[in-house]
Amino acid sequence: MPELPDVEIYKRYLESTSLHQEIQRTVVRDERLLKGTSPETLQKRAKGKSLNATRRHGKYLFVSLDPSSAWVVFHFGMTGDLKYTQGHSDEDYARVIFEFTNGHRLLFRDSRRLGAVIPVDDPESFIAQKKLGPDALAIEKADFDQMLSKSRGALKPLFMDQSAIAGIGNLYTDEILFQSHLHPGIRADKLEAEERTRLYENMKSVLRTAIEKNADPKQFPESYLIPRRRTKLSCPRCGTKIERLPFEGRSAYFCPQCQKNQNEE
DNA sequence: AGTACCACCTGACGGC
DNA sequence: TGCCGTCAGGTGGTAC
Repeated sequence: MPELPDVEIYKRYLESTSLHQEIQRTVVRDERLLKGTSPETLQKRAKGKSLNATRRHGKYLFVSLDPSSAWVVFHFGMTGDLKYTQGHSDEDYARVIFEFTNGHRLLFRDSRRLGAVIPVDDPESFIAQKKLGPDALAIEKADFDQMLSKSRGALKPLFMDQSAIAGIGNLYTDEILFQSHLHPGIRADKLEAEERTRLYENMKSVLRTAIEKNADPKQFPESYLIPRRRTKLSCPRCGTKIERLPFEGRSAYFCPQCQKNQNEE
């Protein structure tokens, strides 16, 4: 769910359902998701306003509250999503709710409660405060090259570092490296120009393709790793068994045949 | 700077 | 059936 493509899908969902409707009130069922801000602050900023402009940076979704200069930012953690409903259906795990005067409601649902809904002054200062890097779909080639050449670490943790590049997580890092035929443990600053170009282009095309396919792995191309991203399953390209390699408490899944580690030997 | 681990949370799954 | 460990797409903090 909540890496860049998923968040982009949520953004479009919110745009197609929840804009330009007067907010009657907000309901906070779990204050922990407000990250230190108060339910009263959210209520005060949202009541009588409507959701208007949206903006995504990496895995964060910003929505403006008009008429005012305030925004609210959504982060989806591991299990967050949005649901626009009428009545009281689909309420499981609804943690923060925007109720509109037309009787509809926008639910922020999150079973694991690792997400966040935070009133903020503006996206720019939030992005700066979180030290987020450039958005993965917006970053230009020269900045991408510089990011790689500055890093003495492995590709896998670098792509997951939101201060280096924002929006890519565990799942899509693996897909991008697989499509690029690059091992997750290769040192970023050791890539050749041709490999950097391949990586950049695959990053963009994987993210765009995922968005086009509604971030739904069942609709991904046959050549994609994500639908078979488990040990005991095999590489869609060569049939070799997929392997798992731990990085800082997370798992990289990759094909040992298609993604050789050039650092070694 | 890079890496390793824990914490925050809940749910699904496999083995016994 | 229950219990237990492990794993899961997130970030943040600490320690080396």
